[in-house]
Formats: sequence, C-alpha cells, structure tokens
Amino acid sequence: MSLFKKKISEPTLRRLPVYLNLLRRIQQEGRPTVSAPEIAKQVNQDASQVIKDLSVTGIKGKTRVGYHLPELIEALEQFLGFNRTNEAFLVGTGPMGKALVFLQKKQLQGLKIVAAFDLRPVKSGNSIGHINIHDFKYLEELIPKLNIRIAVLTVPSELAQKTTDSLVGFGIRAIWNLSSAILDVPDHVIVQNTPLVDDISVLLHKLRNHDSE
Amino acid sequence: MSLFKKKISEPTLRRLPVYLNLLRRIQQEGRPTVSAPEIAKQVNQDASQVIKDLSVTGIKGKTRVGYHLPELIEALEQFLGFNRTNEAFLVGTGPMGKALVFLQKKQLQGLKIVAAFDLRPVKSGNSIGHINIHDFKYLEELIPKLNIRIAVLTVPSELAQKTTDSLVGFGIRAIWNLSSAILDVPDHVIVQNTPLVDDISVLLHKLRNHDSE
DNA sequence: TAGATTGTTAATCGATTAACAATC
DNA sequence: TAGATTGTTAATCGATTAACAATC
Repeated sequence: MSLFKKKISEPTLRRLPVYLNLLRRIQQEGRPTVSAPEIAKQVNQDASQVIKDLSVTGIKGKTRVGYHLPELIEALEQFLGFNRTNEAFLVGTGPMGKALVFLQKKQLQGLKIVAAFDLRPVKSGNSIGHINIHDFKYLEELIPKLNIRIAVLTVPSELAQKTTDSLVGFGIRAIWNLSSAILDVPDHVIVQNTPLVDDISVLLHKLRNHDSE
Repeated sequence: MSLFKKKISEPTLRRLPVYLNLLRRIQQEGRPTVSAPEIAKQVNQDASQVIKDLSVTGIKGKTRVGYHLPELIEALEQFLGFNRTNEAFLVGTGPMGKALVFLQKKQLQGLKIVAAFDLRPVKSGNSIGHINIHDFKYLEELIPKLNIRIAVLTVPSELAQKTTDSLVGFGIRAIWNLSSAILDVPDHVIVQNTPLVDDISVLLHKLRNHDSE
C-alpha cells in the first residue's frame, strides 16, 4: 500500500490472532460477513478498536454490512505469517517442549517444529510424536543445512543463557523463550519471552482484590 | 500503609516476578543489597521504572546503597502472594496440563496444583507425577470440600466454554485459561488468558520486520 | 565534599476511546 | 429516507520517561 511500513503496535498484534480465531469460528457457521461491533462484543472490546486493528490488513469493510469473512481471514493469515511454514527447532525436550509439539497444530499456528534437540545425550530413534529428537551437537550443522531461523527454547532456566549463546553462534535469528531466564542476545537476534509466572501474578492479584471488595 | 488500595497497573504487576527472579539470583551470590540502576540494566529497563515498580511493596531503599535484598525479596513474595499456597485444580490432562504440573515448582511459583481432572473417563490410579487424576464428575464435590478457588484450564478449546460453565457452577472463582478459547464468565469470576499464539504472532512479525531493514 | 542513589513530580509518549462525517 | 456501519480525526487516558530535589 505504501513504501513505508506502517508501524503496528504490539497490543494490536496480540489481538489479531484472537480475531482470526473468532472469524474462523463464525465462518464455519456458514456466514459470509461480520461487522466490527459484532466482533467487538464477542471479544469484549471497543468497536473502534476492532476497526482500527483490522485496518492493518488493508481490507476494506462495507458500510451497513461489515467485512467479507473469507477475504478478511485470508488477509489476517497473510499479515500474521500464518500461511507460510515458519520452520523452527525445538531446544529442550522436557514436558513443556513435548506439550508445544503436540499443541502446534491447534494452538501454535504459524510455527512448524521440524526437529527437537536435547542437551542430554539422546538415544537414537527418540521422538515426540512424529518429531525426531537429536543430540544438541548436531544443531550446529543442521541450522544452516535446513535454513532454520527460529528456536523454541524450553530448557531449564539455569541452562538457558548458555544454550542461547550457542544458538546465536550457530546463526539462529529468533528465540521463543519459555524459560524464566532473561536472555542476553546481540541486536540482530529477536527474543520473545513467554513467562508463564506473570500470568499467575496477575491472576492471584486480581483474585485478592476481588475478594476484598 | 493506607486504607485505600493503591491501584497497581498490569504492566507493573507483570514486571514484579521478573525482578523477583533476578533478585533471588543476586542474593545467591551472597550480596546484601542491590540498586535500582543495576536491576534496570539487567532487565533492559529504565531505572525510574524499576524504582516506581518496587515502591508498591512499601520497601524503602537507601540512598547511595540501594535495596536490602532479603527484605525486598520477602516483600515481593508477600505482595505477589507467592509465599502462600494458592491451591488449584488442573482441568485437562493433555500434554500442556502435564507440563504445567511438572513446571510448577520451578516456574509457576504461587500456584499449587493439588489434583487433576479429565473430561474423559479416568482409570483409577492415574496420575501426573504425584498429582492424582480424577474423573470430572468428582469436581463438583471436591471444589467445596477442599475449598479450591482456582482452576487451571488446559482442555481442548472446543470444550473450554462448556467446561468453564461447569466450573463456574461449582463455585470456582478464578480460571487460568491456556486454551485459545475466549471464555464467557459472570462478573464475579476472574479469567486470566495465556494465549501462546499471541507471542508467536509478535515473534514472526518482529522477524519479518528485522529482515527487511 | 562529591557523587550516587532514591523517590517524587512533571513532561512525554502512545494507546484507547469518543466523536463524527461519509456511505450504502 | 432512516439507520447502521466504516473509517478517520480528535480527545482522553494511562504508562513510561525525564527532571530534579533530598539524602547519605
């Protein structure tokens, strides 16, 4: 649309997959269109917000009608990068690593884990579902070979920084960090943290405040 | 300090456990104090922000010295509710449910999963680690019996709303929702969503923007 | 004292919400 | 037409950052 990238805020970016999920459900009901106020109601948000968020896709709604569902869904998938296969390596094959492999089809759209690696010695033939588990020592050659740019990090937090240093050295460009460690990386590497404990903090706090009202 | 609860912002609330983790690590090195600029550096943030965040605990730092570590850690744990046992039921015993049970000691401080439940028929004696798995039909009597207020929801998203309705009916007060469903609950029930796909969206977007610079 | 740090208050920044014109 | 909706622009709200006085 323009030569300059519209900068899109992180809050917006986090709402888009929520809309996408909802739109798919609505489409499955066989409906052709949906309006912003309707979406807003379902996700407990402001209609203006929804309209503004959806505008990043470049899709235009129709007055009195709303948005064409197939077009909007397609555009959102495109925008979020969910229609490409973004291949990733899983590093750390504990329970969280396993869970992510099993969840990827349903919840982790946009990401495709193609192989797993463990820091401990791996018996040959080990796997999670259909994903083979390899010894960490093969990472260095497999990253450039398969042109992998994304690592999903689920190692224990004590080992997270050391593992990260290796990953960076091997050419990884983005790390989805599910450990509680704060990772130190050079500027050209992206880290996305998912600290589960944060949500527990918020939950417990809300619960206590609720109680005392 | 005051009869009125200072309202604390969610961003602050999410940063507190990050500080807490860091402070514990620093304490393990045997140091007695730490300054805000030092914390700020380690977590890549503004020192003013750190000072303001920490002020919610009521702990006062010392000029030229910083904060007394044991005192600050204790206050943060207190504030976050991590030093009580907040007992919770796990509902859904798929891979994500299992992962959360195994992770709770290390990553999910403040939450204690005391039993697990599955929507499918459960063979007696089934367990995850030391946590027994029960049939869903026992939930109704066990929630009031054990006075459980928190449920950790890891059922498939298609079943999430229906399961939530039951939980609410049984008296659950807070739901940590790890499914991708948007839950509809009455006002007196708290829902905390942890949609993993959001983080993937942000990661992929950052990666693409990085590439084209 | 000089310099570093806390902690408060003010300024800035950015996101959300509200208002409203345009459209069908 | 009347009414509902989009989409833009303005107002509001809240969080972060900057400035600075107080302190040791």
